Amino acid sequence: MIIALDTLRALPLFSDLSQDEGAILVRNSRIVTSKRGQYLFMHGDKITHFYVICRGALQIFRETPGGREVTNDILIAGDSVNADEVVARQAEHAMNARAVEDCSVLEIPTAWMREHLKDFDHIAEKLLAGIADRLHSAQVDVEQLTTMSAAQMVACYLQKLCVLYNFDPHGFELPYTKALIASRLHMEKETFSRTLQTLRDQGIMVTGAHVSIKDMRKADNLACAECSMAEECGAHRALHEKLEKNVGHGA
Amino acid sequence: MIIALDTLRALPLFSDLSQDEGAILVRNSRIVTSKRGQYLFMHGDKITHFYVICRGALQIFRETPGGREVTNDILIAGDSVNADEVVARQAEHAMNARAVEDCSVLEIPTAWMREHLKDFDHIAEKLLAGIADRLHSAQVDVEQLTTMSAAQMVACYLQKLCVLYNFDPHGFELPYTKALIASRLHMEKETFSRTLQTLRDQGIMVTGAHVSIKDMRKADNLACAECSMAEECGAHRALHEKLEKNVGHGA
DNA sequence: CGGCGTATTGACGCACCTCAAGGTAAGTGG
DNA sequence: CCACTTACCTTGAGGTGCGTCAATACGCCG
Repeated sequence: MIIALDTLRALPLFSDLSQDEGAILVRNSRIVTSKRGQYLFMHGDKITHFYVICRGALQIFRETPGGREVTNDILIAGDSVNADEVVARQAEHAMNARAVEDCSVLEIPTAWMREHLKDFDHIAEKLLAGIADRLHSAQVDVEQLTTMSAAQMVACYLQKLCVLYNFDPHGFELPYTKALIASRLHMEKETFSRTLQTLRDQGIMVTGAHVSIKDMRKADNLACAECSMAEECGAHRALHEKLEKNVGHGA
Repeated sequence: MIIALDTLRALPLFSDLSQDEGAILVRNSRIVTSKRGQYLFMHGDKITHFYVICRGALQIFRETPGGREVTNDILIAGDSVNADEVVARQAEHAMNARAVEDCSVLEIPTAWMREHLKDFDHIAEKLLAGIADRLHSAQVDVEQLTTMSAAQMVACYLQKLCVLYNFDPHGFELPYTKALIASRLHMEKETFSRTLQTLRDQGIMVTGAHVSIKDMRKADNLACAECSMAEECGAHRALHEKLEKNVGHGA
């Protein structure tokens, strides 16, 4: 598939590409599509390309010997998929990447990336900041796993969704199946389901895929009570900023 | 404190520094020492320097609102401390760094690092590979937390220690207090203590700080049973390679 | 209608946390 | 050299949050 320069520029990673740089990149990359359920790559595959999601969502996960799926992350349009593998010079993918929904993915040969990263100074910086960011997220994940209850993690995640997708906390639809979200939160779907019920008392109503958070303050207290990374994880703060802006507009 | 060029070169990060580069770096860095228990920096402090440990060990941790310490990692000589914060251009430290034992730490102003990273091509690469590596470790942590029992995590950690410190699995001393190790494994010290008892049946004997792993195969099966990252986490494989080499020498 | 993917609900057990009380070892001062 | 302190570790009893297994319900499409 031929790539338009605009398609590239729409990706945060490449947003400030010059005309010339863009032309070079267009020549060295292409767009692939994956149907829902299809694998972009699997654990153990040779690493041949660097990927950036243009449309859709990818589940990044591993499979334990016991057959259990451990979801590492759910990546969406604009996210780079395996930047870490490119800079770490790994030979094989450590994870599986499966399309949660139909996807378009930009693919760039890793060899080319490694060769030319230094020519695109600003790109390299963004890529690295992205990796550092993901490291940070992983650390947050660990902390939350060890200190927060299922209810707190769910509340926290729902708020994060609002920020990520620019949802209105007072009413929005879950963007993935509950099973996937549960997996992303490292809990069983039964636990997730039960947790949603208990959250009703806290003003977080979930019926089907529809979520509405009645009392932001209550939800916040719940989510933040044990979350030392409230500031950096940023979900709550970002959400509040957004809400305050809305109030401002409304008044 | 004045730094010898050799001191720099002893650090993996700077091992292939040229004479000139070394001289430049010496002029722009210094060595600080921290006594056991002292903080190198705390959560919320302004980020002023990039640090590399020359001697000793640092506990990297956060404190939850509830007062619980969550240990992110224990870094030792040769490790860079906050490479991610340098490339992510954060303003404040997200973690606490406290000396587990008396430490010597190389400190380089972040401004200088950011300015000159691109002049030291190979250094930048190592730094980034280090970050990618740590991302990987964090992901392993998450996976192990969600899939492995306390016994498995402890067994796995003991093996990792052998690789990291080049210990002989058949007999070595724990390099940190049990409380610290428990914290690193995200479990309570009581749980850790009890787990060590149960591991005796599996041929992993721990009395005081002394560890001896009688039956490597048994320990392995235990640790790897649910560890999908056996290859990459590398503890077991690296350990086996080491043991096989020893056997080879012995014969 | 039947079948499939997805979600809910119930009953049950266990691994780990929590609180509380020793116990051991090393260091300090008389 | 012994009493005392302090830091570190172990052991016990009890509670619980979440995983597990199994059955049922819901929504969607052919």
